[in-house]
Amino acid sequence: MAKMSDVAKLAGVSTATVSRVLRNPEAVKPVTKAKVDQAIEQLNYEPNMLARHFRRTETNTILVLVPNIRNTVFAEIVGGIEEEASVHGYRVLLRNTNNQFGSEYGSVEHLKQRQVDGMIMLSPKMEERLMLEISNEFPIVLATAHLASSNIPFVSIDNKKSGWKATEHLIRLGHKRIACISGPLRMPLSELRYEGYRQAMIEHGLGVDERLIREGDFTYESGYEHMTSLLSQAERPTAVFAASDDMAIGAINAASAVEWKVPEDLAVVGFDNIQFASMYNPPLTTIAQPFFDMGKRAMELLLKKLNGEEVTKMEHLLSDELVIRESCGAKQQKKVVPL
Amino acid sequence: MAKMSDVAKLAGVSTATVSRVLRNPEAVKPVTKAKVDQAIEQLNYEPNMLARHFRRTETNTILVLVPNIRNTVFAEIVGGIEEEASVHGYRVLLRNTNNQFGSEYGSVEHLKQRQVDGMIMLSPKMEERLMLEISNEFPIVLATAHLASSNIPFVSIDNKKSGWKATEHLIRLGHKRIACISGPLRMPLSELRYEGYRQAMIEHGLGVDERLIREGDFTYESGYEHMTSLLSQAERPTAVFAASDDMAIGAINAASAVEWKVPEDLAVVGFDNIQFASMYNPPLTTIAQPFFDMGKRAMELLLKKLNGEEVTKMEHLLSDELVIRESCGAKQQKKVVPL
DNA sequence: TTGTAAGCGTTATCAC
DNA sequence: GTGATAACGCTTACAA
Repeated sequence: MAKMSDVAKLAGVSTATVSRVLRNPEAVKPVTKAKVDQAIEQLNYEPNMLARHFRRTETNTILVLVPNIRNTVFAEIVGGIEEEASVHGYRVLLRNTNNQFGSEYGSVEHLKQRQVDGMIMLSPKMEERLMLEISNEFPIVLATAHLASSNIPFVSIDNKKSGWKATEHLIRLGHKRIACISGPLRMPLSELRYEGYRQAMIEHGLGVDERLIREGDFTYESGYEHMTSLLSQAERPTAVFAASDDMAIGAINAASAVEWKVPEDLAVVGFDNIQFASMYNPPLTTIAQPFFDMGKRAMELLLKKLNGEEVTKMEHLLSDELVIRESCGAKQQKKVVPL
Repeated sequence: MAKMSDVAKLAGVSTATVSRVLRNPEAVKPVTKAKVDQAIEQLNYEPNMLARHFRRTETNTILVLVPNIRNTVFAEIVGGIEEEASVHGYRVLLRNTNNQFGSEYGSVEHLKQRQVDGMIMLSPKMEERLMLEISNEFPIVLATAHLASSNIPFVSIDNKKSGWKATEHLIRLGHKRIACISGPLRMPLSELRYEGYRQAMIEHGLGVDERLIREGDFTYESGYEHMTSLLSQAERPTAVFAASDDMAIGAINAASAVEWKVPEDLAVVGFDNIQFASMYNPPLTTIAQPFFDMGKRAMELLLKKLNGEEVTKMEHLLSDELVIRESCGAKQQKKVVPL
C-alpha cells in the first residue's frame, strides 16, 4: 500500500508538497502538481484517512441517534440527514437506542473519544439538563423534540398548532364527541398535540370529556386497543384524532372489527403522513410532517455548528400540512358546518 | 483533555502500562492496575480513539450500503445489522446509494482509505465481476442478492421456491388465470421469483400466458398501473402474484378503483410481509422474509471474515414463510381444490 | 511485571 | 513555492 512518502519520492518532492497537492492545490505550482498527480496515479495512492483524521482530530463523521431505525418515521428523517451529510462530505454513523436512556447517554462516549464530530438526536429521551451539558461541550442538534430552555438547536413542527388543526377540522365537519388518542404524555411533543386538541375543543365550546381521552404509545396496537375501549363504552365518539398514523390505522381496524364504518360511522384524523397513509383503505386524512426536510434541516444546523458558525435561532419549526383524504369524511360530506 | 501520558505520570507508571490496563488488564499486577484506574478516574481520561484506530489500522466500523433507507425493507435489514454490530462492539456507517451504480462503486473508497473494516451491500447493482475484485481485497458480505459465482458470502431466501409457493397457493385455491407482476427482471432475485411462478404454472398444466405477465419495479405505483392494465384487457386474471407487498397493495387499490373486490373477484398474494401487510385492509397474504434476521446473519458472516475465520459456505438461505391472511381468499373458501 | 522507545502516515510550522 | 521536521496519542516489540 503506497503511502505519501512513496509518492513524494517518486515525484521528487517532499511529503509536505504531496499533502498540499491533496488538500490545497492552489498553493503549489502547476508543474509540481502535475508531477505529483502522476506519481499518485502511477502508485495508485490513496490517502490513509485514519492518519489524517488522527492528525487533524476530526472525522467528517456525525452520529445519528435513532430510537429505532425500523420505524418509518425515523428512517425518513435519517434519509434526509444522510442526503445533506453526503453532499457536504460527511458520513453518517447510525445508532439505535431502542428508547433506552442508557444507550442514549452511552453514545456520548463517541463524542468524548472524538470518534465523531457531532451528533443529531432524534426524539431524545434524555433529561434536558444532561443534554445541555453535552451541548456545551460538543456540537449537537435535536430533531422531533421540544425543549423548554432553548439553548440547543432543535427541528420540529408546531405540534400544538397541528393538534389544534386536526381537531378543528373534525369540529368543522360537525362532530361534537371527538376522541383523542394521544402519544405518551411524558414526551413534550405528545403533550403539545394533546394541548392543541384540548384547546380546539374548548375554543369551540365543546369542552373536554375525559371519557374520550386515551394515552397511547404511537403504535398500531395501542390505537387498536384504545379504540376498542372507546367504542365499548356508553359515551361513544363519532370522531377520533390519533397522534400517529399507526394509531389511526389501529383505530380504524378496531372500528371495522365491530362493524363501524370509517368515515360514515367514525371520522378519523391521523398524524405523520407516513408513506402508507395514502395507500391505506380508506386513505388517511392526516397531518403531514416533512420528515425528510427535518432531517436535512437538522444536518444543516449541525454543519453550521461544525463550521464554527453561530447558531442563534434555536427553535426551527417547519411547516406541516393537513392532508385531507377519505378517513375524515370531508369528501363525502357536502356541506361544512359554519362555525 | 487528558492523554495517556498524563495518566501515566499521575499513576507513576509508563504509558505502556496504562495501555495494558486498558486493553489487556490481566497482563498487569492488580496493584498497578488499581493505581492506573484511579488516575484515569481522577483525570476523567478517555482514550483518543482516532489515535488508537490509526495505530492499529482498524476502525471497528463497518459500512452498510443501502439503496434507500426510507424503504422499510432496507430499514428492517439495517436494524438487524445494527443490533448484531453493536453487540460486538462495531459501529455502523450508513450510505444511501439511491440505486446508483456509481455511488455504490464510489463507496469502495471507504474501504481503500481504511475508513471502515468491512462492508455489507444490500441489493447491490454492481457487476458481479467488480464485486469479486473488491471481495478479494476487502471483507464484504451481500444481503438480498443472488450470485452465480459463489465466492462472496450472501444472505437471501430461496426466491425461486418462494415464488413457486405463492403461485401454488393460488392454484390450490382453484385459480387458473393467475397474473404475475414481477420485479425488475435484471435483478436476479426478481428473475428467480418469476421463475418460481412460471414453474408452478407449468407444473400444474396451466401454462404461462404472456398476457398475464407484467414487469414492475417493486413500487406501489407500478403495482397500481400494471393491475389497471391487466384488468382493462380482455383476458382478465382472477388472481395475481405480486413480487412485493407495495405492488400487491397497489394492485388491490387498482382493483378497488374499478369495483373489483379482493379477494372475492381477485385473489392477491404479495411478497415481503412488511409491517403494513397485516394492518392493511384486507390483510395481505404474503411471503414473509426474515429481514431483521437477514441483517443479523449478514453481520455475523462479516464478523467472521473480520476475525479472520474462514467462511466456506457462501449461500446463506434463510427460511421464508407463506403467511395466509385475507387477500387470497383462502379463509373465505371452504374447500381447497385437490390437485 | 514493567519500562523504553520506535514507529503508524499525515499535517503544520517553520525556514529557506 | 517548497522542504525539513516535529508533532498528533497510541500500541507493541524488545529489553530489563
